Amino acid sequence: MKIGYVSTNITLGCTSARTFRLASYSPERLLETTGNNLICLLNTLHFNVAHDLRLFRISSDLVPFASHEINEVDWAAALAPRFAAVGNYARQHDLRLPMHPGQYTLLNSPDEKTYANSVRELSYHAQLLDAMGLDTTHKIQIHVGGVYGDKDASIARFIERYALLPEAITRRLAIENDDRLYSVQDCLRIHTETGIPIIFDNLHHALLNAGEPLREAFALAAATWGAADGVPLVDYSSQAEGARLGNHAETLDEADFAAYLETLSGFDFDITFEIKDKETSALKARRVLDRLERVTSNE
DNA sequence: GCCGGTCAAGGTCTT
DNA sequence: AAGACCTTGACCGGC
Repeated sequence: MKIGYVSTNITLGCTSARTFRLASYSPERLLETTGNNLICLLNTLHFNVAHDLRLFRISSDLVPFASHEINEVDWAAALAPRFAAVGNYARQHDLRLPMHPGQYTLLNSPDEKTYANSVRELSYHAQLLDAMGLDTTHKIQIHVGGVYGDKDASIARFIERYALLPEAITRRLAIENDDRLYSVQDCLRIHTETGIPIIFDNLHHALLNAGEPLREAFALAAATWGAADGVPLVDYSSQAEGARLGNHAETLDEADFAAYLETLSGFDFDITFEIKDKETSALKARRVLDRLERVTSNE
């Protein structure tokens, strides 16, 4: 079981997601910023290995404006050795590095321009992971998209468009249940037609489900992962106390997490913590896991 | 230096 | 019809 966090290590004081305004774009600026982001990314991975955090979600801003039409720089070629260095380090230390394109990536949008932009964005993510020489267990996770007034049609459109994607994308693509539109059951309908693996998000499931208990919903999602996909990925977050439903908590509640692990006992999976204090919560989770392991080994 | 407005992109829901 | 929210900082101009 690998655990990790998203995008940025707060302790280190660098970010691998540094970007700039579109108005400031120049080829040189893009390569300089990306080069610095790669240095920070490697530093972050060093920190993670030192703390036994073997999963890390790379920010989509690692290469700013990579899929924007303004960009004509072949960043993967220009910085090839530096991408390879990150990938080599990841392989040496058995790290898993998924990515998660943002809210504007909508494969099933009825708008052709939005759809085309989404494919460009996915191509960028695939190219980035390819430049690192990482295998297909390193996923690109997206949400299904919008409903556009007709969920059946929108699911059908997702499936049609998935079939048109290049293999460089499909071999890495995974979908995640969301909190308002597409439940685990909805994702399963897409999986059945496409074979795409499903990333289980516990908080989203709590907000949108078909009445299945956590363990059952997780098991359904976990069964969608094939040999080439690796161990199932899950996103873990907890509800902020008293805040609007769906708001992420500031830090990991260790008791809640321990209960979650208990509920899913017997399964193997890798966990990304989507919690505001980033590595602090991942380290707390590490301690929870280490305690449980000690208990188990003493039995 | 620090503050606050702003920044590529969409969709859904609330008021 | 307009604004909030999702998520999410980080840039950048103005002081």
